[in-house]
Amino acid sequence: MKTTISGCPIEDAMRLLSGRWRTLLVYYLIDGKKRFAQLRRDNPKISHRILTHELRALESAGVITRTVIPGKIAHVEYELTEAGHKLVPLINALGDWYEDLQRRRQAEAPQLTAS
Amino acid sequence: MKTTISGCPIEDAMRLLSGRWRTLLVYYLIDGKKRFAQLRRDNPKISHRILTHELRALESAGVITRTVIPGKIAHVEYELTEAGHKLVPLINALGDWYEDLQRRRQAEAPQLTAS
DNA sequence: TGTAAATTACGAACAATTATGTGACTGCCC
DNA sequence: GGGCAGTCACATAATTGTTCGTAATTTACA
Repeated sequence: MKTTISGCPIEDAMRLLSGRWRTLLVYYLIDGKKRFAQLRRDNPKISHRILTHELRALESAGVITRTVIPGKIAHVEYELTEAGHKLVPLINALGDWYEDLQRRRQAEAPQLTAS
Repeated sequence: MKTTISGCPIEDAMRLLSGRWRTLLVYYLIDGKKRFAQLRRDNPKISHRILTHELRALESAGVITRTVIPGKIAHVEYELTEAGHKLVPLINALGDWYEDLQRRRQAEAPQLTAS
């Protein structure tokens, strides 16, 4: 999903947030600054290449900031911007919505197993 | 994004809604039932195959219903479920958030063009 | 004290997996 | 002959992952 088709901001928002990792990364940054390696530990399944790529995408969109801490070894800190923090309740709401959806599905189809 | 990794409902919600079309289709169903061909007219860039596929995915997730209208020619109506309607304000909020993000970006970087 | 190994944050080349699209075709009706 | 709602086989585009290498510094251990 590289290109925009509808010009609708909803499509743009989804273009930014689609994919497996971006919302999860935002989620893991809720409690404050984290370093690259810490984010890898948070979700061990992500490859470093993808992590780099996804973080850069979020950075260039203005959702997070990337700060290189000068000194001894290279240290990089990632942190939500104000806009990033505003996103948090929205993705939480999506998670809640999904859980509610699942509950409905289970309640609506009891005849599948019961007689 | 076929598989789940984190088990987090946020990831599940994104797995359901990721991609170019799904949120747009929900959006176009806000004002009520629509038929297949009507949805194609709403967004002419979607291919019929993908439209079918995306609608089926939303249906099997419980976001929309698919109703075949019996009679003469094949007629199919798609409509948001109650859960689908609950999703609407969330994706609208995402659109608003994105617009706000864009405004910030423009306000934050005036030095790029000004002296 | 010296050397090997690990950590940190990547970049480049390549490979696999998913998503999306095209064109041809169907059966039905007016 | 054209609209409706698809299906099927195929093709391309986009996303996501794997492997290898880098440069610096810190720790492990003999």
